[in-house]
Amino acid sequence: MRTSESKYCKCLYFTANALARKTEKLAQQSWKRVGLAPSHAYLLMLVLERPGEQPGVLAAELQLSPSTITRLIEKLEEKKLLVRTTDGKMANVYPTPRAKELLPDLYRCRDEFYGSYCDILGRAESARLVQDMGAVADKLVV
Amino acid sequence: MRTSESKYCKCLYFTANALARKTEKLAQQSWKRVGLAPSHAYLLMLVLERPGEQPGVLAAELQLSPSTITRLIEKLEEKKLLVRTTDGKMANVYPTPRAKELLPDLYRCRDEFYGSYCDILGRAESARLVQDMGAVADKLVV
DNA sequence: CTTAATCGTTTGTATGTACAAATATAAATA
DNA sequence: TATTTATATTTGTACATACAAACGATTAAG
Repeated sequence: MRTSESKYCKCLYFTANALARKTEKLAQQSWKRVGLAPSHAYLLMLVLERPGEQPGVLAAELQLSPSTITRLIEKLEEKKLLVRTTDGKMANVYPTPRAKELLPDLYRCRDEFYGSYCDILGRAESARLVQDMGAVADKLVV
Repeated sequence: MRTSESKYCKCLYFTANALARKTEKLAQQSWKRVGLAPSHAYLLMLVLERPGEQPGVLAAELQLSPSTITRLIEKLEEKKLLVRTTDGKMANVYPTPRAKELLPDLYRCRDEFYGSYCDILGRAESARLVQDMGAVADKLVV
């Protein structure tokens, strides 16, 4: 169903959520090839780029809550892609060799995802929208 | 944390999700007063406006999957705000008297929510963004 | 008619996410 | 140094949502 068919398309609540769900689905398709959900893949790429970072820092970077990061790390540990070391109250997260091997594939998926929405929306158009949404999200701090 | 502090703010996946989460939170605050989650409240208002509608129709209108609508209805039945009648393979959803009494409060919450984001973003600005996002969501059908 | 395809709904299970409370540790203060 | 306070992380629980399969009833085909 097209968004515009609904009376509720005028409401930020509906529109923001609907767009997020569709984006999520598009991203899931791009990352299906490496068997990872988008959020897992982005966390993994971040850890590969900055090995040893703390969960709290990862949470801030990905704009997710610390508890969500804990949950994502758990899953990636199960898949032998990440390990955690604990030192005092701090934890550090490192990629495994298996994760390092996966990195080129991860980048390919990311490029494919960027490409897929740029193909649909146009490169400039999507950059503009992303910027607008980001600005609004900043203002909307609750 | 501001969205723009993150490297990932350039990605549609992150931005769309972050905006949706912040919008969700803002909406939750507005509807806290009636003790309903935003999605429950919107479904309830829809059923109050169109009593007897079928779950599938409600799903299409709210851009949610039929199974999600089933789950929302269950919760609202627990709260004695909705009832379902089954006729063959079809079901019909009706508001209870209790729900009808709640309607003015629901509208107040909705107005408060609209007001809260219009205050932050400006009325014209938010209308424009909502329209842009809706258009993109339409194009992004997966 | 009787069997097969179809349609609307619900159920089982899973993903993504967060809040509040619990833990554990480190820092600050008395 | 002992005690309070603050900080980082994890755990329990819950919300929001969807997919795939099951179910039940209708419609279509043979």
